[in-house]
Amino acid sequence: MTNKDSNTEEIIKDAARNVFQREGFAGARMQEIADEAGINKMMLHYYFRSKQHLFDVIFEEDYTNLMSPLAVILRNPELHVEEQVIRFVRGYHETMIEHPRLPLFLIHEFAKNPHKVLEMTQKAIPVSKKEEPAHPRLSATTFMDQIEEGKARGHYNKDVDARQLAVSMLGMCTHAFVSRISVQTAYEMTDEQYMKFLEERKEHVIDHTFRILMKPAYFEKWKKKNLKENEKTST
Amino acid sequence: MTNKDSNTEEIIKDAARNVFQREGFAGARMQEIADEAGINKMMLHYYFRSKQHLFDVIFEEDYTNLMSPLAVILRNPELHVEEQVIRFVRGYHETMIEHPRLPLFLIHEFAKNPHKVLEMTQKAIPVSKKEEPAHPRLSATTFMDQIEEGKARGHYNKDVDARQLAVSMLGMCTHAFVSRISVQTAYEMTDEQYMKFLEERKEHVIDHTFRILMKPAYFEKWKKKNLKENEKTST
DNA sequence: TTAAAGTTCAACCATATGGTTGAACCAAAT
DNA sequence: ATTTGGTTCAACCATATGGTTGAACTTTAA
Repeated sequence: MTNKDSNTEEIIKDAARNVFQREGFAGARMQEIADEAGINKMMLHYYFRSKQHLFDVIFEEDYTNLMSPLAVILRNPELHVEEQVIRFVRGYHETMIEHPRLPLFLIHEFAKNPHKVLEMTQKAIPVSKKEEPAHPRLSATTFMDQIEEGKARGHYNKDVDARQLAVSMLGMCTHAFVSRISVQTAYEMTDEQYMKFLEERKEHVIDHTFRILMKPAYFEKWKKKNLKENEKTST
Repeated sequence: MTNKDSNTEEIIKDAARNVFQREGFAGARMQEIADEAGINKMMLHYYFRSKQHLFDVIFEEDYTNLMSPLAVILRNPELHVEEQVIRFVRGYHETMIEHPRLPLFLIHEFAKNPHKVLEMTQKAIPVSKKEEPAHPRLSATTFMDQIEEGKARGHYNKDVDARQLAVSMLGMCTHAFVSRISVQTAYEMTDEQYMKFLEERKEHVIDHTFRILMKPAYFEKWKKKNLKENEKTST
């Protein structure tokens, strides 16, 4: 066991992650991964049988470690929608600032191989024992339900559609990462400026989501009440 | 000129468009395109020299015909922001409902090859003679400027950031297409239901954008004033 | 009618690429 | 010191893939 301690396996995974995220599965070359890892190509097969298997391991790992915790937030019945939104959006941005290529990578591979990925993501999402979903689910019935409740209470806009709102929120989160180059180019930003933009964006997206969701009066009231607490909660 | 009339060239482009949009450049196979076009692989090279060239032709064509007109809306100084938003969002949805894979395709290839694509898109965007941009631009200085003006007039939310808003609007538009499978699966929708969802989404995104942008009072006033007209303008 | 030009194809080529082989290397156990 | 078993590599293999050849076919024009 020469190198179990100085883990080649992890070195390979890191290199593969980079290459796959940059090039996509089809565009990635085993040789490129080996080069990036600074090892012989054969090692890739020694540790991970095939390109497909290596990809699967990484995809599942990324999904499980990074996306699935975010999905869980939106299914947590302990949390109020408002808290769900705050945690999700902040969590999303914090995670993706660390892994900026992940959103496009996941979306692209998902689109190319829905069946396989769906299957994989089922394993990743912990399902609380009580709820036994008849069909595979990616997100958020709780989220939906609570919004209806808030509408009934008169806090939220009556004409807001929970599903449309959820897609809007997701879209606001993903776009700044997925279309980074277009945006950064259009605004003529440096990398540092773009990082700052993303950092700030977190709170903007929360604000945007709430403006869509809440009645103006309730939003103002909510802001006053939560301003200090949220300062603490953040960072 | 056997077939200049029964245009092989167009048949190839259609097939190539499908395959490229489905598989991406790296994942696309020339043989697959030939099969989908029902012709010999050699024809692809006869009409379009190489894979790369065929790809470029299609990418540029799609960008020029479909995306660029939308970008132009946001740079049109004749139009008020509100009108820009309405036309852009409606236009975007109408175009992408016809070409649902286009957003992800463009974004993905853009991300993989920024330099080349940027260069290409420069040609596609007609620049009015007056403005001579020192740097390449994808979008919308007019849009930005007008929002500042609306804030000054007290119609728009003072704390709205024009760039953040623009990214949010774009994100709300793209996400329903880019992440179609996730969304459709999560909501357990049939294809028909999803089409209906997209059709409805158009107006929701406009509504969401305006809720972010406008002060509530102005939004209400605006809605009353524009309700009938917009009914006409739409469809 | 015939020659020139444009179009189509089956077969072929060179290279790139995922994957394998067999030997060398190294660390620990005997 | 020697064996054992995991680890690493250079060279190799089979196939897939982008691209080409040369001949056949079809249309146009003289």
